[in-house]
Amino acid sequence: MLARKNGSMSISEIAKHLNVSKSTVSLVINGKAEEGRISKASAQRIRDYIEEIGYKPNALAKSLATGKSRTIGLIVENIGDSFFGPIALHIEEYLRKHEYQVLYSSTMGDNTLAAEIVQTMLEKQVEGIILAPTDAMRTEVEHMLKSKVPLVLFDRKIPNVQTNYVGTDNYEASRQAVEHLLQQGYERIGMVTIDSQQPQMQDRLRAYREVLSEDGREEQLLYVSFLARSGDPVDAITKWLKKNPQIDGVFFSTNYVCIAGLKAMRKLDREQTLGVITFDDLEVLELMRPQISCVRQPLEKIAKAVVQMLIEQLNDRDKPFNEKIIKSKLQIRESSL
Amino acid sequence: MLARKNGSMSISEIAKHLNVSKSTVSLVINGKAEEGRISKASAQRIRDYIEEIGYKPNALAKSLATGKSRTIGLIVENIGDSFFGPIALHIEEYLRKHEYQVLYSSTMGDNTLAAEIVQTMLEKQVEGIILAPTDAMRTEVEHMLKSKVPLVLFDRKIPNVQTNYVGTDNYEASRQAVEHLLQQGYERIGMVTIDSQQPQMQDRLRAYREVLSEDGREEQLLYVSFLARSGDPVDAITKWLKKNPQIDGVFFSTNYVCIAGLKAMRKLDREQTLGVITFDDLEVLELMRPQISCVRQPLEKIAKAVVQMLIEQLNDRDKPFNEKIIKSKLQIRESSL
DNA sequence: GCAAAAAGCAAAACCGGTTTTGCTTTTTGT
DNA sequence: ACAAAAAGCAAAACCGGTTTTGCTTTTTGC
Repeated sequence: MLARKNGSMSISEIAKHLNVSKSTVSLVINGKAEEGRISKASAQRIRDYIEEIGYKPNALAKSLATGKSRTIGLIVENIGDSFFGPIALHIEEYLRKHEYQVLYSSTMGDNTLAAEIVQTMLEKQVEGIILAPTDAMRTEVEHMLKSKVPLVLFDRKIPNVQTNYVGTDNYEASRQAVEHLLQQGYERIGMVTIDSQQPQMQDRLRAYREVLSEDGREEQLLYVSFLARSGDPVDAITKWLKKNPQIDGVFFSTNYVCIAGLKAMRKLDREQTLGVITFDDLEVLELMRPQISCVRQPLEKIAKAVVQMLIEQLNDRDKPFNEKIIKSKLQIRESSL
Repeated sequence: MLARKNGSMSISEIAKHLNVSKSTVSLVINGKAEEGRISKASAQRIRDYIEEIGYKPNALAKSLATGKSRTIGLIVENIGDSFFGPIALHIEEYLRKHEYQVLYSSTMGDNTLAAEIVQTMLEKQVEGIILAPTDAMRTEVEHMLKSKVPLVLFDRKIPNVQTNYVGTDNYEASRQAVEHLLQQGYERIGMVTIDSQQPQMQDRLRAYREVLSEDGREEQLLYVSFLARSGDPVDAITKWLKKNPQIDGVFFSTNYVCIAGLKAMRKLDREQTLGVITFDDLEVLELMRPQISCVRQPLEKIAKAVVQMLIEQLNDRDKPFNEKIIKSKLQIRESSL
């Protein structure tokens, strides 16, 4: 009775030890003793022995046989991020209720890497993929759609590709954000965003532009490097604020841009004089003086919707694609003097 | 030539199509055509066909056959946390260099859940586990040690159990932190920590106590609920600060306690009058006025050490256990007036 | 009391790979 | 020209499970 590397025995070894066949053991283990017409006595004997040796099934073998890996792939931009981290936590928690585990990866915005990750996950037979795509993943996504891999995109989608998708009302929420700044009396509002084609960023940008143009105001835009390789965004924003002293309010397009912006403002000692609003909530916003308002995405709701949509697709591969927009809330904090 | 669910073909199907045997195809795929003595011609024909149909191996079958899953389990307290999130990111990046993917889970401090997670990961045949244990995982850890699963603990260890471990110099760094507050002229320093037996927290606490006692000072301690279920830590800290108005400086034991503390201070309008230092760095610390100093753990170095230790163990199962302490740095920021 | 039905299980086929073995055929050496 | 060696590959065994099939033996019905 040789033990395997992991210390446990295989079903065949158990069978041999008890002088029964593999199938009998397997049926008992899976609670199919009844329908397999295994006698109470044999079943109990097998159960006892399994208990005694602490048998642990090899999930790889099981998955290979059943075609179910009980694993979902989660691909985000950066698991260490204050948006994706909590989302990942909640996705994991909801998936656990359905007895799935999560194989995760961060793309850091790298398209080549993202494609590789998808590839490896599919080879590992994940049953579905949850993906915040980088901006050039059309091919991979289309490929997955064609092979009917259950897939849910979130946060951003692929333009002109029909998929399951969960996101927020980027355009509307951003409009409200910019309008709020205007209502607060700020006159010359700038926006800092990233130099990426991600559609959700484009929507936020468009909202800013349209609000300003409808009000007959001039826009003042700064793009900072998304991949954070070329140059320091704090520097870039600092220079921009210096060069445009007329700006009295700023709309940041996302969490890490906002952090960079706040650092720049601190360097220039302008925390009190600039009106700020940002997409995505951050702990720091509540702690600043003055506090900073934001567009707050309901992370848990998003995670819940993502998982629900994936589970539905898993239950019915031919279910038509679904899009769910979870509204963000304008979190208004103490107005800056 | 029936396609499988995932759209790809199996090796047997390829073999059948080309009138060769499975083994031949397998050898060619794995670049073992030479040593398998497959003729150039056959090899090329197989390669061409594989290319043509875009063959994708089933990693489950491969892992079952080879005993290598190329997957590592990562178990942390909370992937959405500002400590564990970035650590997870870096761990993932380093593991990728060794062609491993990560199966992750957050325990949220729940021992039962943590044990289940370990169990499932082992069944899925992860090749190793990286674990920030909850405070009652002795059994699971000992079990893994006995069955020689490559294992690295980090952030906290299990008292009196010899394992691989990567952590920081909690005691020394905390001493420096408290001493720094004293040097800054704060007289009555309190500490807020969590009601958990985690050894790293105990070390931080002990450091605080010893520094104060050596200086003949009285300690002022507040334990907030770790599981964040019973009551709001912000309230608890607020009350504590009110009840102990003599406190002029506070040492927070970890990131989320600090956030709660800062919120309490803000409520009481005491950001200017309390000296604060905390374990773990946070974006917000740099942005506050006054800025807040902290003990900064080198997250990337920790991640690197963790992965390196795991890889070493994977390469030699009988390697003696190793402990690596990565020193934290006291990040001193602009002193509060 | 005897055929048909049900019980109880062993055996085999399968999932999709890897690796070892061993059978032809061709090449080499003398 | 003939044996030994090498080339080229098919076949089989294996990894650890699940599930279907089918062979005994016992039970039931009449």
